[in-house]
Amino acid sequence: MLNQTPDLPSLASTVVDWQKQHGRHHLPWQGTQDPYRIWLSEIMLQQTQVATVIGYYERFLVRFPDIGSLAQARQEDVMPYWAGLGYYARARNLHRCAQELAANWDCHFPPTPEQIAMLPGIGRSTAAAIAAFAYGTRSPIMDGNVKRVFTRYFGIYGVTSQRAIENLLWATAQGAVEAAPVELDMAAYTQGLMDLGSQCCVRGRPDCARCPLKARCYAYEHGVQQELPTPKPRKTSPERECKMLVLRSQGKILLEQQVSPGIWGGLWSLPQYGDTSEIEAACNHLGQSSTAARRMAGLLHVFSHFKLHIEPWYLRNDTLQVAETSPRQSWIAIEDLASTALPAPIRKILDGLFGPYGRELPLVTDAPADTG
DNA sequence: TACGCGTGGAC
DNA sequence: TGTCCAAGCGT
Repeated sequence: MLNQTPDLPSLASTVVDWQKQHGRHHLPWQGTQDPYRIWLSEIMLQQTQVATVIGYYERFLVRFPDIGSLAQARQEDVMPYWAGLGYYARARNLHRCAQELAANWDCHFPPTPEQIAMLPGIGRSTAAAIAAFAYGTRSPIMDGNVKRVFTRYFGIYGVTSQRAIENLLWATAQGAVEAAPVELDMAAYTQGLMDLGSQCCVRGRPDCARCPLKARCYAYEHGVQQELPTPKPRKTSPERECKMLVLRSQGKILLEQQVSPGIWGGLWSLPQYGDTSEIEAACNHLGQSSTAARRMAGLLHVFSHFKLHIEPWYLRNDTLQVAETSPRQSWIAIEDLASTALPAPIRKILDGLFGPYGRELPLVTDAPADTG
């Protein structure tokens, strides 16, 4: 917890005030305290976006208007109303849960979040949401929205799916509720956190200007919104591939200065293309048939966060006019390559062609495999 | 504890 | 066009 100045007592009230003014109020499952409708919406909304859920929610309610009607149905009558929504264990658990409620609770929900969380398909967060919306219970939720808001506001680093971070987030959420005034509108607070997370404190480009918490938000103060929540480490780094063209004319090579920020920013690299047709287009632009270009041995370059498969092509034509074809391009004499700022794999390609002393060496052709 | 579960949206 | 991920839970 890095935030030195979180205003815990006013946090919840700030969220409630914002929710009442700027939050969502017209979603189909709002404006009711019916635990059945709240429950159904919470289950459908697990890992599923609001826009997707709305239609399913309304069709489901027409067919199964209450716990009793759902409990009496056969599972094969329920599943068609879930088809296309995904995560079908949710529907099976929903049906089982309705039958448990009918059998043990007279078609009502238990009174406490702890008891609600014992029902099939309902975990700690969903139970807290049902209790907050239906009963006003002061029990915090912890979904993707709240994780985003809290990791940023409090400056909580670490992968949120890990136990220690998860525990810290729950404790923080509990602390925020306990510090709130007794008259706190718990339904508005719970909804407000989710509205903040989905409308304002979004992952890609958070709209901090509109955020009621920015005055004491750690991520806003330190400009680290993009670093929080801490992203899960990739198992396998992504792989990309590209073609590069070694264009030689009159003892010079066409190089391209890379932009900063960016990969190899400020260094000189070879003109780069997504696929062979782009190389052909570039050759044609120079009035040169691409059939004269020869493919060289490919190589693999490993960055910290991805792997790049490079397929170099070599084209020599000493009749080409020695004029740059775009502002960032420049013809560099082969004997000057040694003193040019080249990324490692580019130097390897050029050294393979011309040697470290600028001598042209035999080409390796038709060798598509990576040579490292 | 980490992973599987489904589909569609965003970039 | 691919990759990530969204109102999580169960195992």
